[in-house]
Amino acid sequence: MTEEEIKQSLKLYIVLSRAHKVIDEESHSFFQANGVNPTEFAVLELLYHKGRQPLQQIGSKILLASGSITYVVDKLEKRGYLNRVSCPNDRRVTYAEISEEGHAFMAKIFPQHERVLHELMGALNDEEKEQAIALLKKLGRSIKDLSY
Amino acid sequence: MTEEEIKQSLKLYIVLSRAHKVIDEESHSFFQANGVNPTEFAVLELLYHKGRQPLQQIGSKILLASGSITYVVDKLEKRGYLNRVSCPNDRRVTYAEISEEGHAFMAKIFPQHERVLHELMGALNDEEKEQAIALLKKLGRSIKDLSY
DNA sequence: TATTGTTATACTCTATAACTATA
DNA sequence: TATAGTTATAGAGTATAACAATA
Repeated sequence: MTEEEIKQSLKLYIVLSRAHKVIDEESHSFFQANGVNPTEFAVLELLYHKGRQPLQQIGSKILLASGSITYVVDKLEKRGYLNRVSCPNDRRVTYAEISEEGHAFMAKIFPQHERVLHELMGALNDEEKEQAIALLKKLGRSIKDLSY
Repeated sequence: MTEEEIKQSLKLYIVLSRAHKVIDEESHSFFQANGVNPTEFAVLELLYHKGRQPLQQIGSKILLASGSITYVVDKLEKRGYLNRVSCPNDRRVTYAEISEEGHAFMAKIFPQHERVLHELMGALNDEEKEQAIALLKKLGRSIKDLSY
């Protein structure tokens, strides 16, 4: 392990962080312009694409404590984007289900979100994107394995 | 612009976010184990590598409002990692300067931080890292240009 | 007038712990 | 006993605005 190699890894960290940061800022302001924060968007996206979910499971997927889930779901429910639906089989369980209004909201903004991202990624051509995807996938996976 | 291409960009966004997230979590817990948060580390690193800085400039480099800089610098000063030094030429200005203790702290943990990152990046060989660096640099730069 | 830094204040997000109701 | 969700509370981190000192 040479000095040179360590510096290279640091460099990779820096460019990765910067790229992520600028993308994140852009999508953050896109979300903000649409009145949701990234956590709320993540919850809505989950419900939009995977159907209704027990609150508990939303928490484990988005990595939020149960009290925090109540808070986020409360906000989205007040805004009319989802409904709480009790589970008939297990009366302890409450589902969150996207409402018509929430569905319409996501049907409108999700494609926009995709398009924003696509534009942001415009500096890379198809082949470069494939390369980047392969490299980052490899990286992300190995780190996840390391940390468990 | 085909459906296919948009999905590819979304995919790139997802793998980039995931890779960043796992790296961030690892370095976050490294920082935490050393009693600082990422913002504090960023301030210390700036002072450690670039020398003393007017508080205002720290704010603009780390992207924090002036009130928030006071808060962060207060914490680091209380911990003995930096000192406030008034500027003799312009008495409105206060520099933050890393202390001996802060310097010793950074001299100890910065190389460790580099090594942690290097280990995390271990899934990629030198050539792959070069590719990833080139692609991410291109991406980050173009987005920054877009957003200004 | 403009700028630097501080103070006071408020807000958002998250976590924790105690609780209720079910299982 | 264990689990799902709620409530109450606290904390970290940030932003904003009003301010004092200085330019």
